[in-house]
Amino acid sequence: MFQKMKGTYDLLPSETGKWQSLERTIRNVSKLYNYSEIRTPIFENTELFHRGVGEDTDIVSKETYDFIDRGKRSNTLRPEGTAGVVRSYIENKLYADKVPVQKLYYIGNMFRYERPQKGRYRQFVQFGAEAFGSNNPMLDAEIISYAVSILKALKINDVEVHINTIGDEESKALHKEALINYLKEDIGTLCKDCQTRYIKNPLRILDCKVDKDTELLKNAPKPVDYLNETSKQHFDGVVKYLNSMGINYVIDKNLVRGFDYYTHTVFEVNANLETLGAQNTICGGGRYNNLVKSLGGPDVPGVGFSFGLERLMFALESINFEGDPKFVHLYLMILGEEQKEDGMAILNRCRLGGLSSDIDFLDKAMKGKFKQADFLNARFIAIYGEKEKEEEMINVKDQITKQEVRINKHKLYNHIITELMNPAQEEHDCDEDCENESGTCSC
RNA sequence: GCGAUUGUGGUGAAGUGGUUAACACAUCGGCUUGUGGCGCCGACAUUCGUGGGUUCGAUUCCCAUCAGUCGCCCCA
Repeated sequence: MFQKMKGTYDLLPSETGKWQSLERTIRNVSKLYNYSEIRTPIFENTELFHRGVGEDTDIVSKETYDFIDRGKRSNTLRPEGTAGVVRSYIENKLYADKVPVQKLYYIGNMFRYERPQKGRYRQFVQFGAEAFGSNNPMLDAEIISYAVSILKALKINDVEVHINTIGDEESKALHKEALINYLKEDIGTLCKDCQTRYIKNPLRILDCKVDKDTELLKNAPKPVDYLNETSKQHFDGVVKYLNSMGINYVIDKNLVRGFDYYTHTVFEVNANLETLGAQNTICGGGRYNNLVKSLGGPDVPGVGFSFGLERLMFALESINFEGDPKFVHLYLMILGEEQKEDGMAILNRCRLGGLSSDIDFLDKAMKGKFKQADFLNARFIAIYGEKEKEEEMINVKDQITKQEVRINKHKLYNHIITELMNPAQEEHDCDEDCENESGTCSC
């Protein structure tokens, strides 16, 4: 028997409703911020990610899915969304569009060859947004606000927004040099990973979880101390606009991000939910002013974020988020072979009229049919047998009121539509304290 | 890449070096061949992730492997 590949998962019908609901919320909020969807290929030229994300990042150096195609081209399954969107932005010359600030979002599968864990899969779904064409800190603030609004719309309230700035290229270089000098003597006292980072990506030492409490790191040079005037003003602007929008955040001077392309603002959103385990960062993003240029485009700034949707789903689970309820409007029960043709006609009529309808295909007995109707959460059950056929009638049972009526079979569709538009009072067990004051209750 | 832990029916799970692998829920059938959800009766794992080894004999012990889970790393 085959089984799914490690780190992948099947999204079964019982779960897809939740995902559809999640995606709909994302699209709705995106509309509010006026971001438009972009869909780019799931695989790109390998080189794009090496140049875009960074040669030395773990994601590119040891986590990509690479393959050579029959034309000897080197392809890579995208490990993140930004590089592909930037490539498309450049290739399609969106920078020359009538709308100078392009605001885009995507929802799609990403692939990373990692050790799977809860909220971490090899094929996973990211929702991300990118805004190109403005270096205005208003746009950084908008992006953060956008991310926060997504969570708000999903009613995930227990979140923390961490922000920081690492400055522009000049500031980044200054800080990096200072950091290297500062650590030169004592690098041996830090953890093994930090010693590797010292060579490959010194910045990351700042958010080391092992050594974070040591005096050495507490006093280490922070990016914020090496900002030039431009960088400082930019960050002040971001903070100012976040404040004006009433967005809560914490400035975390040690926050840095994994990808090389970030400049200025970086941020993360963490959710404090047990269901997430160690994977509690549900959103990460920041500004990347040099990425478009370094990938061969014009000198256009950008800023963006991305969410891990599996992690969002876990977060939603802990707040008992229910997706779209599953139901059918009508379950049709046909009794007797002779009635099936009429039955199929009735069924189709209802479907074409917009009623979600189903029927028994296994010739089950009444008991079985009722069970199926329950499983499918049918709102109405219609019964059509020999007697009904003779009289051109059909029985309709309202599954909420349990009332059954016998009507002309051609009126079934209209009957159900009418009933749906005038919902019957739901039956309930009443006692003396019944709060139903409308008098429609028969208790 | 590293460490820990788990793997028995559709589901949740007992269990033992030896042939009836508990129990519960679900499902199916019957009582009830046109009105169900209750009740009673009955059915439902030639098999214990996979492969190999030890053994007269392994689901049970050992090794390997695959997969899940948790942590580290990294990240969303």
